[in-house]
Amino acid sequence: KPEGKMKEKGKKSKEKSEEEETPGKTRKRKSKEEGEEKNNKKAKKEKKEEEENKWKWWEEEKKEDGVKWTQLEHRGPYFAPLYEPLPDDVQFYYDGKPLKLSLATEEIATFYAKMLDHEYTTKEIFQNNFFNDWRKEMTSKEQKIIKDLDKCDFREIHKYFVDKSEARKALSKEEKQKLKEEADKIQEEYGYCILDGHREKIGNFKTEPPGLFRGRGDHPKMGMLKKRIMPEDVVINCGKDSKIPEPPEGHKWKEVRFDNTVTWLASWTENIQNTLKYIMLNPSSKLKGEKDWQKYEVARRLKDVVHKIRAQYQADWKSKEMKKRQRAVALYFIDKLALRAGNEKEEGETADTVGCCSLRVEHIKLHPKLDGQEHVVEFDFLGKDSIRYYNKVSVEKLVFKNLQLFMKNKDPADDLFDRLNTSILNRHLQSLMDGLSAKVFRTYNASITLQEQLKALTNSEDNVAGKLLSYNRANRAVAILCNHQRSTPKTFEKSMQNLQTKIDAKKQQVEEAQQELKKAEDEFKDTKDAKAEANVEKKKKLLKRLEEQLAKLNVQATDKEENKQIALGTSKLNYLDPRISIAWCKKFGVPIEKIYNKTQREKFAWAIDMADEDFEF
DNA sequence: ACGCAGACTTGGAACAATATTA
DNA sequence: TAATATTGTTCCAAGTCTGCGT
Repeated sequence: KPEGKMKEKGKKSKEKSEEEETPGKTRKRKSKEEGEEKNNKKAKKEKKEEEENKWKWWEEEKKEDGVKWTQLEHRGPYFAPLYEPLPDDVQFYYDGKPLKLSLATEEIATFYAKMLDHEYTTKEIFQNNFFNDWRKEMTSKEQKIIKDLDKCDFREIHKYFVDKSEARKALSKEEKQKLKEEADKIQEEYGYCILDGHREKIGNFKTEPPGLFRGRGDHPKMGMLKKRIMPEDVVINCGKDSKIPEPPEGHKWKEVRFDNTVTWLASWTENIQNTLKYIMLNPSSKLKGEKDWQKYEVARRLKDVVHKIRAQYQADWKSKEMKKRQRAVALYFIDKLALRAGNEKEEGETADTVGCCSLRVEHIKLHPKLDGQEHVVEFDFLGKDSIRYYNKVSVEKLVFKNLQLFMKNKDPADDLFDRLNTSILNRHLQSLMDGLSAKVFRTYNASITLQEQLKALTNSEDNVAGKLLSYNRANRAVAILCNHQRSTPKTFEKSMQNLQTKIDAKKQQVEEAQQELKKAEDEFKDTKDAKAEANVEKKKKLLKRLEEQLAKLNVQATDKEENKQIALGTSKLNYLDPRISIAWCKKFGVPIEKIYNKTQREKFAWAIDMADEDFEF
């Protein structure tokens, strides 16, 4: 059944993409209105067609447990382009003298050269790791010469790449267009697969190019050489009766398997941490969407039992068993502060970061009294991606007493919860509710916070801009809860200033308009003639418009300032049940495009289709 | 219970495309 | 129209969590 259906659809979508090219080009040549009208009609038609084309997997029945697909066909990964040697006039210098490097050595040199003005290259660990790995790939002759990184001069190579990227930016429109077409062709060929009769977009269809590993935070492996992925490293996963992808000319796959209990299309082992990397589908795909939906359904089930769970962990604060007490306090942190679970990590292999269960004594300070509050716990640790978590929280007396107990006779570097780890915690959670694990609390608390904040902040009298500010504020509350931070944008100060200038100018305009209105009113009082009356109306309208514009600018400024160091994206994409947002949009007449861009709408297509304005998380 | 591999989600930064401003 | 700011996309690292073997 899927076969025939699929073919038809494939054809349709191809037609569509060809059509898309033309209207844009022809528009300029035609008279504006005529062209646009035609364009509009066509766009509408296309939209409708696309609608029909979309796979509404959420209306279908679910597969049996564990089986993820019955048909899977794809082209395999698209491999990173091979190394292109430097032109002869671009040289590497050792100890002030030019030195021609072997191809492999040169390639690795370019990795370092490209990063020259990055802070990474100033770090000793980075330099050492790089130099060690580089030397390993050198010929024995090179090894004898190149013994000191400080004597290596990559500046000419660096300049070559800077110039190259400048040149690429300066390319003419036509050349850029050509480049884009080539990229699109690759995307068309390798960027999609057929899954159960439907053409689905792949998330990452390219293998990662070789380069220098950039860990985050204080990573012991930063600067190490990330090797080129070859077909011989790659395991292909596809359907038994589908066409097996061809390896590149002269190469073989490491393995081809037909495992329909997993969702990946290809995998390889990465040489830095010796872990697997996968090629998987785009978030808009059924496989990802269904899982996402399910995630929110689990979180909604938690809503029904969370009161019971809270009551229980509070009771457990008094348990005779130390293990239970630790579990109860940790769970309290996870619930109240939205901390991550905190798996153990292998020491020396990664940056030293922690989550709840892996907190150490040195990460918290206890203050019996602080700033007028009692029982304050001061958290200060590096979490995922070495993002700092800093928070002062007033906690229940029992929690405070327990923490004192857990810390007694311990060194700063000792585990706070020495009788607990994530698997103990998760096993317990699983026993409380099917499918419950630590991360569900983050999802649940994020989503419920959004719903509550939207309820509290939205004013139906507001215009769309005002409502959007409320939305952003609700979103922000969640991002703060989850500690989603970003570095202040480089242009922040400047763009804030620009905005202020605009606001001042607008204020001026408003004042002027007020005066003019006054004048017009006075004139009308004197003359009482119709023309003057009309003029009053006109001035009133102008004033109103200007005031609205001013209000909008002020809203923008507030939003910007409040958002300075907060990253909203992650919560929006991963923690907030999209149905909450969609229901809100429908309820308050805010177009969905205002809160979700195209990619986001594709990811949340299931939610957009199924949520109505009364959806309750 | 424990360690480990595997599979999958979550995360900020870098880069590219687009919109806005000068 | 070029320069700049903003928004969207890609990249790939870094988490979580389950299941399996011992």
